[in-house]
Amino acid sequence: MGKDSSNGFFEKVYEVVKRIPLGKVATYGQIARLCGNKRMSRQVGWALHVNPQPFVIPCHRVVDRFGHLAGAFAFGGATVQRDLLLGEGVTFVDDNTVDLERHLWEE
DNA sequence: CTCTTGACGCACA
DNA sequence: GTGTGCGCCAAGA
Repeated sequence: MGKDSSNGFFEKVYEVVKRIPLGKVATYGQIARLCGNKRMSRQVGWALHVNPQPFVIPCHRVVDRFGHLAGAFAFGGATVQRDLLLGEGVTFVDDNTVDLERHLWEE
């Protein structure tokens, strides 16, 4: 059907992100690794930036490898992201840092 | 059409 | 242990 070959990687990112269990978080590098290339971490960020379905894709559970929240959150802001994570039971070690030791998603 | 930046991560000096 | 640059791809100006 159409030419989604170029978007293949993006869709893969969306599927992986949607698979993140509630109360857990994943890193860009980990998602990129699940997509085939761990170096595509940058593109993972782009994929969420173009986030076609904000509330369908829990991109608020995606953080960098240090657990820091994104500086450009599609939902409205990092503050909203933190609120959503707190609502799921996720703890923070800093105002903008998630406790990966406790909530890092392990497939 | 070309150049630069960008939700990152890692290898190398 | 620290500092710098590179890789990967896409979109915006």
